[in-house]
Amino acid sequence: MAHCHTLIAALRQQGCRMTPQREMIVEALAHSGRHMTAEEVLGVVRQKTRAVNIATVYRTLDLLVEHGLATRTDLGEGRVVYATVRHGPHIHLVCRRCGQVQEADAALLASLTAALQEQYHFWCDAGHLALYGLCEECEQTEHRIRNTEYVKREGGHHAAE
Amino acid sequence: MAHCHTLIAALRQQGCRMTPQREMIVEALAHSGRHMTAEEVLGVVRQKTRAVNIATVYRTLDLLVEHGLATRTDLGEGRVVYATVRHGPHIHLVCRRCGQVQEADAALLASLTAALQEQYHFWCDAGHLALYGLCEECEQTEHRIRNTEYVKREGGHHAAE
DNA sequence: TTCCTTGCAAAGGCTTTGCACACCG
DNA sequence: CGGTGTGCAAAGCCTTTGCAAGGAA
Repeated sequence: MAHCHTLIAALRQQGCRMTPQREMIVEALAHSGRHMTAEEVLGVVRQKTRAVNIATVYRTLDLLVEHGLATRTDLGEGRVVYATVRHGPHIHLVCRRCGQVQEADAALLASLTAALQEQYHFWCDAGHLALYGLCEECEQTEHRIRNTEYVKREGGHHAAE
Repeated sequence: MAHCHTLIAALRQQGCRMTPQREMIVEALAHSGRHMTAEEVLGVVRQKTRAVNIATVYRTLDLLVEHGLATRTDLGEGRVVYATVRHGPHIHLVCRRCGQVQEADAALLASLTAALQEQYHFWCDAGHLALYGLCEECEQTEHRIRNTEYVKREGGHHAAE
């Protein structure tokens, strides 16, 4: 995956100085091919060297975003993830139970964004979209839990938390 | 708007003790008819009395959510808003420029959620959905800004931030 | 009376910032 | 060499929590 070289070159061209730290951070994110939190990026980089600080990770990730080379997605609940821009815009499907993030084709949003624009004059930013819900596995688990709790409530008079 | 009395009664029925603080907090949120942050709720309540603490606001709002009487929506960027449940589920259209929150009919999501379920086995939670983008006014403003910056770039050699 | 609620203050988690030193170009 | 980038530590912001005192039922 030579993708990181492209990003590094792009940063250089835009007048940014390249340092070992920046290279490692960019490489970690680009190489992973997924969405990562700042802490996760730090974790990967730390496997190589200790010479990187969390503040630098934040600064570098923000740098990438400012230069249009990465996206920053706020998944809510204080979770913020970064990803390099490779493929086109996509939807983030965030499981609110296990936290797993799946990606879906942004084309699914076409009719929705059109409708929002027409009916509400709202320009929806499909590229940064995070949808909450349950992944298949967790949906089944929650379903099971709901049934169990229902039985408990019917059994006792009032189940505590 | 007697809506708050309904909520207060519902809390009581579910075994919660009613205190002046809780009443004021519920009233502030129900009366506003919109989405509010905890700080905003505190601000409204403080117009009546000083005898309410932010911790109590958080606890009461969470109480409402736990009892299904209010929703908690994470708009990202650390913004969390609460609203009482009156009408059915709706989409939050959050303007990423001015922060304004508009509500849209959740029915618009029907085909999207169906597609996600079929193609990705993902159960999208439409009730808690926040969509980012630009409201009409800000869209026009941004458009104007983009044009201006384009001219600047063409004029000078490289516009700074 | 019982024990749920409150206020206060402190702790927590994540992110940003100020500063002096390091180092890229 | 000049100016940017870094590490460190401290500050910030929003939210939660522990605890003793207050008050609903």
